[in-house]
Amino acid sequence: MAFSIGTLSRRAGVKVPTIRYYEQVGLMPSPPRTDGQQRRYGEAEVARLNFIRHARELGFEVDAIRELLAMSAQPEESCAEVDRLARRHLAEVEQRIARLVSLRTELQRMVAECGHGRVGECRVIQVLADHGECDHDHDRARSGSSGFVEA
Amino acid sequence: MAFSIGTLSRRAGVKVPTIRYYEQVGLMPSPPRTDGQQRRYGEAEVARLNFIRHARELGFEVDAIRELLAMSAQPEESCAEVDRLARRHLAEVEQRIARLVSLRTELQRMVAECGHGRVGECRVIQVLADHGECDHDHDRARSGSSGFVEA
DNA sequence: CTACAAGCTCTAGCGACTAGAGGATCAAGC
DNA sequence: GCTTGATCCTCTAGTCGCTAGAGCTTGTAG
Repeated sequence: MAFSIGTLSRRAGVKVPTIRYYEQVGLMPSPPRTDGQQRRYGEAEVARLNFIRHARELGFEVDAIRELLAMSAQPEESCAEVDRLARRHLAEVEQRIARLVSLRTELQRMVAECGHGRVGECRVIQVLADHGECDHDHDRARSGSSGFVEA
Repeated sequence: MAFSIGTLSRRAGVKVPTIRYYEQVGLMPSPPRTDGQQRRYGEAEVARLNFIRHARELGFEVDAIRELLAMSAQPEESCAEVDRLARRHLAEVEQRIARLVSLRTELQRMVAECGHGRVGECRVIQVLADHGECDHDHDRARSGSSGFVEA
């Protein structure tokens, strides 16, 4: 009935060190141990780890997943908080998409304009060197926090 | 003529510790120092730092920027390499966009289906708990390396 | 009962910074 | 010339979500 971390790893599709990491950061419980200190898991942990993996695949951060797990343990509560978390994450994803689409536009323009001649006349280099040549709005004004890509 | 790191910071829109970091990783040169060991810069460093900032804003990695800087110092060379770097980066950006768009679709579906009732019936929680409920292709098979978001 | 795969803990590394401690230096005003 | 205080210096450690490796112990199949 009880199985090892390797078996849990295979059954949930999460690497062994990652499971130990999740335990360390409080996403997974500290399971019972054998006399020789090896971890033993049950079906509940497979389900929990699948939940975590799925949430990570959808881009939720570890903090958010901790909250989602806590909420899913309270099935009688209103799911407004769950909804809020998911919507906030969706908004973040949409922001990143917008940001990346604008980067893509600028990159496309750069490579399209490159005449494949010498570096000296290369539009890619020119655009990078001279901020004014660029349509892109990666301003210095707006962004309080960094303004860099991080998308 | 020569100015301090704080002035360079203001003129290029890059924070002081970041400039020192760029020096450490070889993007910026080790500038001359005053008797008291303070860095002194000139106009060339403003231009270089602007180039770096702009490239970072477009999402180029530090390694790629190092190469771009080296190339821009050889204006007689063919710009084929520059072009290749830019195209590769563009392809990466496009991949990230595709990945995020697919995440967005799944998240939208999740929040749209949430009936705003109890956590016990919440679609968001259900989809996270049960992988089968999800259209999304965040496979376990294909991805050799992680398969997680990192977009 | 012996191999040896798989487990254990601990530390360090990734990328691109950011934050803070604790101290030195520079420029301006008096 | 002297003081003040903003700015500079170096160094270490932290961020996030893992991943890699060393060096040792345990579980299990034959």
